[in-house]
Amino acid sequence: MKIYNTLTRKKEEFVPLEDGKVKIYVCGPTVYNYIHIGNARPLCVFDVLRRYLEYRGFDVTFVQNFTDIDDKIIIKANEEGVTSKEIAEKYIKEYKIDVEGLFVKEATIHPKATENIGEIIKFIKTLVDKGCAYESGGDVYFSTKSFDEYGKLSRQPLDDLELGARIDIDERKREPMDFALWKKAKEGEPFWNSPWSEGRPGWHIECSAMSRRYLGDTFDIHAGGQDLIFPHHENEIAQSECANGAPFARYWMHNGYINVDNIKMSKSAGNFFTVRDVAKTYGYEPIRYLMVTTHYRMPINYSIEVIEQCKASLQRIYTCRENLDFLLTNAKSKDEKQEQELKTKMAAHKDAFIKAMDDDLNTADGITAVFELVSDINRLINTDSSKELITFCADLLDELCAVFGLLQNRKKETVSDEVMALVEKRTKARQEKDWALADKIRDELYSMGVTLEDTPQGIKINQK
RNA sequence: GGCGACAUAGCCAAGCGGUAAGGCAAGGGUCUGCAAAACCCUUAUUCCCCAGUUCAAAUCUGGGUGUCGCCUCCA
Repeated sequence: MKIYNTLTRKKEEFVPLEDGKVKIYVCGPTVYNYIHIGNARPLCVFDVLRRYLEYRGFDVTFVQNFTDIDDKIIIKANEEGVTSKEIAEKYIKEYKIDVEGLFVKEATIHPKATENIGEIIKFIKTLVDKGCAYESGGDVYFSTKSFDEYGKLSRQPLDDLELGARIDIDERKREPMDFALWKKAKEGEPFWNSPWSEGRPGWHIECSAMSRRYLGDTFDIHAGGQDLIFPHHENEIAQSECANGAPFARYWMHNGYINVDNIKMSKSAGNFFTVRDVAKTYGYEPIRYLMVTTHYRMPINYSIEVIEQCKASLQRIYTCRENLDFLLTNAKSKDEKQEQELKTKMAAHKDAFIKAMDDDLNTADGITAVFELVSDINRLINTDSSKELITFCADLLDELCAVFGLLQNRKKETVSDEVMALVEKRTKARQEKDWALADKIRDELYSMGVTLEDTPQGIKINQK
């Protein structure tokens, strides 16, 4: 498999540190609000990465943190007159609802910053001892000048950064580009004891400390949004490589943004759609589909039209899958010889799928393979097919869709007696060629959310 | 000022030197009592523009144009 590595700006063959095992760290949310669909992109994309690696037989350890102490959380807590902890807990809960709706697998480990304060302090101590960080008025700052390779991920030369910097001149810092590892608490802010002051950790240090704790000094993949490249990921590299004296993440993957009217979606710009709201109208799955339909490094321009298209596209896959189930109930049980040929044809789509996904997770081509499989199924499968062939197709479709986390919402509802009675009444009317009555019953069922299809194999009942 | 991304049909979107995938939408047809679903056919002589390299360019090179992003919290 090839992965585009932001560190080298090239597609590289992915070789894990330890054979058959992959260690991944993805920056998680700061929990002070509902997530928007821009936040959902890395969640979905790197969940697909994880599922694909697992599909290819890797044992994946997936760590994603919660930033549950931060200026924004404190501000929100003050606004609402509750504690930071209450805000964090509330939005972790809401986050989990959305993530579950999106069928994102739960992380192997989901550490919280506030549960790793000791680890973080230990980490900062090491940096201070090594001369990479300094205390100043109760705060602790990382000295960017102490790390020669600072800027290697974002390819930003330090001097040029300072030239155009819009950062505040802070007298507590030696250099403008230095960043806080530990912040002394102001009046009324939550704090933990440390050798420097009563305070709280800075944002960047959390990820360095937690990734080391759960994945070690060096691990395979570190992922997140492109906006984290600088300064967040750059700072993580500086902290971790200074403290550990070992390379940090080996592959860096960054997803593109989701835009609205071509402008980046963000909470500060106010042009965002929450996952919750979009899901309310369209369901969660079209959001997930949207992420998969475009290559993860490309920008996506979100609009109502686009999400509606996603929903319609998804329906094609669902219909195919439901038709397979329906056909199964009418299938012949014997296997035809020519079916082996069909199976080979179907399986070729799996090869195309793997080829696409191996190429830096080309999900757009991957989903094309799924659609081509759907087309072949629609064309070749009918009531003369054997149970075995139909099952083979259904399993293959399920298998590929599962990597995307799609086709996970298939309902197995039973048809109510009321509906059944109406269907039977309509069948009788049709036998008597009383089309007016038959259509009236069909309309009635439609208003109940039930659509009927008269197929050569019998009546297919679809319930909404 | 520094660094970077993107531009392909009505919409979305692949393509990475060999003559434009796939999905949505639209139109026509087959099937159907009518539908639905499905299938078949149609919809970019051309990939922002201009040069260049090549037998061959959407793809490579150079130069433009437009849009966006990072350098401040941000996925």
